[in-house]
Order: sequence, then C-alpha cells, then structure tokens
Amino acid sequence: MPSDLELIGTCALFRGLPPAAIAELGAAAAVERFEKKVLLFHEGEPARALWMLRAGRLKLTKLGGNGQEIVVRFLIPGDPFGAIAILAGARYPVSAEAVEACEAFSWTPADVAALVERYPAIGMNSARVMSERMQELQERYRELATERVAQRVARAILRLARQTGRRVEGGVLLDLPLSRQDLAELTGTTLFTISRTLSEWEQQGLVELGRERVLIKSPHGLVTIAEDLPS
Amino acid sequence: MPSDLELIGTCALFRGLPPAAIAELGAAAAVERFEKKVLLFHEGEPARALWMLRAGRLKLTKLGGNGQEIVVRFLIPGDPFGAIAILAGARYPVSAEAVEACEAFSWTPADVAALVERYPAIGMNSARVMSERMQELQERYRELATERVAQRVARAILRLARQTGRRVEGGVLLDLPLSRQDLAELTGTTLFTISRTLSEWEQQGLVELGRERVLIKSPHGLVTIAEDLPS
DNA sequence: CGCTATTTTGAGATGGCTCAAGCTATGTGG
DNA sequence: CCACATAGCTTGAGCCATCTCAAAATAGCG
Repeated sequence: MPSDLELIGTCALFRGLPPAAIAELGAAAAVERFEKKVLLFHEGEPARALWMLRAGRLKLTKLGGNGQEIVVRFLIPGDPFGAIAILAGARYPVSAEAVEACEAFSWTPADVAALVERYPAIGMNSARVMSERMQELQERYRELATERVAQRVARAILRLARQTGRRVEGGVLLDLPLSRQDLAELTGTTLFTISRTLSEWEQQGLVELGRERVLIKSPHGLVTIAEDLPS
Repeated sequence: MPSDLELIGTCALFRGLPPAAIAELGAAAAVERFEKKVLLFHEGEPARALWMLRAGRLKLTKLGGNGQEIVVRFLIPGDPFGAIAILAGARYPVSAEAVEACEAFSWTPADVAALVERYPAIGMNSARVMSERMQELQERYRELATERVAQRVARAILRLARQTGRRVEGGVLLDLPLSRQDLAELTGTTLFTISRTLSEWEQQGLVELGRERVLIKSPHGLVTIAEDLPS
C-alpha cells in the first residue's frame, strides 16, 4: 500500500517531478470518498476539479441522445481523470461513476494552473498520458468499426485483465464488479449478446462466470478469439 | 495565404510562443511535397518526425487484421500529425496518406525535444490539442456504438463541413476529394451503404453528389438526420 | 476514344438486436 | 433464520438494418 505521496509521485501525470512539487500536490489535494454507484461528476457539468483515483474502481461513461450509455473506460488507483475538461473544455465530456467504494484526490483548476506554471513538465506529462489514451481509443474505434462482437469482447476482457487482473487459483480474475451490461456498454453491444457469448465461452472452459464477475481460465483461448485465429 | 511563420505561429501546437521560438521552428522545419495517394508514413513505422500540414489535404488511417482500413480523421493545413508517436510511442499508430497534393513541415525528434526543453509551453499546447482530439474521438466512438448508419454519416458530413466546408452557390462544398469508400471508412460502414444513403438524400434535395464530391444543399436537413429529429 | 476507378443498383444472406419470459443469486427486513 | 424483494442474468423466437456479392452504369483521365 503506497503512501499518498508515493502514489502521486509515481502516477503518469506527475512522474519525474521534484519532491517539492509532489509535496505541494499532496498539500493541495482534497480527498473524498464515494460509495458504489455514486456519480463523482456528470457529463456536461462545468469542471470543478482535476481528479486522481486513490482507491477503488470507477468508470467513465458517456450518454447518447436515446438514453443509451457507453463506458469509455475503467480506472484503477493512480489514474488521473477529468483532465480533458481542465485542459481543453470547461466541461466534463464524460461522467465518472464509482463501481465500488472509491477514494479520489482532487485539485482545483486554480491549484492546477499554479502548479503547471511552476512545474512545466506537467505539460508534457499530460500530453503523454493523453497520447496513450488516444492510442487505445483509436484502436478500440477500429475494432468497433471492423470486428465482430465476440472478437471485441475478447479484446475488452484481455485489456481489463492487463489493467485489473489478479492471479487467483484457476486463472486470472477481473478484479472489479463488472456486469454484463457494463461489458456491453464497453464493447458496443447489448447485454443479451454478451450473456450468450460468455455462456458459450464458459461451456468451452475459457472463462468462469458469476454475478458481476469474470474469471479467465484460458487467456490463450481468448487471444485466439481476439485475434480471430483458427482454434 | 499566410506565410510559413504565420501558419506555424498560429497553429494549436505552437500558439502563444514567443516570436523567437516561431523563428526557430521555421528554421528547423523541413518542407516536403507529396502527390495524391502517396503515404507520408505508415502505421507501425518508427517515428522519424513530428509533422504539420502546410498545404493540401491528407487522411490518417488505420489497418485492421483482415485488411480493412478505417479513416481516423482528415487534416487541413495547420494541423499537426505524428505527435502521438513522438509523445507516447516510438512508432506511428496510424498511416498518413495525401488525398490530394500536399506539403508538410517536419521536425526531427531531436529538434522537437530541444524546442520543448527551451519552450515548455509546447507541453501544455500538446496536451490541449490531444484533449480536443480525444473529445472528438470519444464522441465518435459513442456514435459508432449507439447510432444508425444514416445518423453517423450525417454527423460525419457536418463535421467535415465545419472543418473544410467552402461556401459556394447552392450550398456548402466539402473541399476535399472524398470518395464513398472514404466516407465508409470514416463512419464504420460499407461503400454500398454510403452510396444508397447519399443517393436517397440527393433525391430529397439535401445534397448534390459527384465523383469524390459532396455538396451540402441543406445543412439543416442533415442536422435533422444527425440528431434523429422528426422531419 | 478507350481504359480504369468510382459509383450505383439489385437480390439475398445474416449477425446481432429486440422483446418477452423465466431463472438465480444476493441481500434484507421481519 | 427464513421469506421475500430485487438486481442481475439467461434463454428463446422473430425481425431487420446492414453486409455481401454480382453486375452494370458512369465519369475522368491519359
């Protein structure tokens, strides 16, 4: 369990800053706690803070005109969020929802501005973080445009495994409460199709399912599906 | 027709920098010319430069395993590209192809690093540019996941109109060679469906079509479709 | 003027969606 | 501790938006 300053100092946004900067960040940060299903902020709201997840899991979502929701991504401790609103717009382009009890640091736009002024390396760090996320989203965009559902679902699960996977006996457990609906909104399909797809994989022994729970028994099998290789 | 230094000084990446910085950028830039259909670089290639379009139009594309291509976005003069590779990866995550004769500035990674060192504001500028593109891609991702083809195509055309639209008699012309195939790869559908959709709109007097050419006669009509409003 | 790239149109197939119904954990209040 | 309520999940049946493939029309270009 890293200390707060360690977490702040090693996250992608603030890596490489002098200890004085990290100390300032720690001093300026507010810490808040959010229960499961609580919205930290919602899409369209004026940005009142730059955030960083301290503990727990949350998801960034986006609404469609017809009421449909999509999941932009899940976050783990150390991940910054709300940065786009601070950098580019005055408003959050996504909503942030706790998928389990969470704690998050937040900094006011004024504090962020002052710190960026003092430690300009934050600028390049932000650009790097944005670039990495952009790369992932471009990739997912391509998948959504060109691949079948099963392929996309397999990829999504493998990504989640890399991000939050925990080795347990029998395989790798996705270490967050992940409903079929969540997976559907992450991959651009419906909860029905997700249910059918996962059930089939369970038949084949690739995964083991539970309520809001996915255990990967054969990562290799999922890779075969994700890459559309002959089994 | 702005001078090179004006173009460099007013683009999103270098806005607000002191004249000395702009002069340096101008001095360090190489200018190259590319004919229609030429690839400036391709996906996966090690990044050898940060680019900025000087004249013409180009598109960023990405390949799928099955040979299918998608269009990530079209660029107009002043747009930077290849930035993600310089910032986050060592390799270009997309290909860049001239859709008409183009000219582009390029800077070596070493020159970029030196300039960023000297003028740290470039860091925040990069972050802002990335954030804006991220916001757009998140939006398009949502559309691809939740909306029908017609809706997405209408949105894509309206975006292109905002970006490269030119007022002409009779409406707004998309000022770039844009094939049905390009539109399909931009919106995640097939050229056949694009052809049918556009033909229908032409019947209704919303657009006027030509080979690699779209003239918008009724922007409002397209908005109605894009927003899925009752006509 | 003929070649080639682009576009249109048709006909048929299908992957995934929609809607309805029932099932099953999980947690909760009596 | 049990019975019930509820959120999450599964399964089935039918449908339809969109894709696929084939063929022909059209428009530039050399």
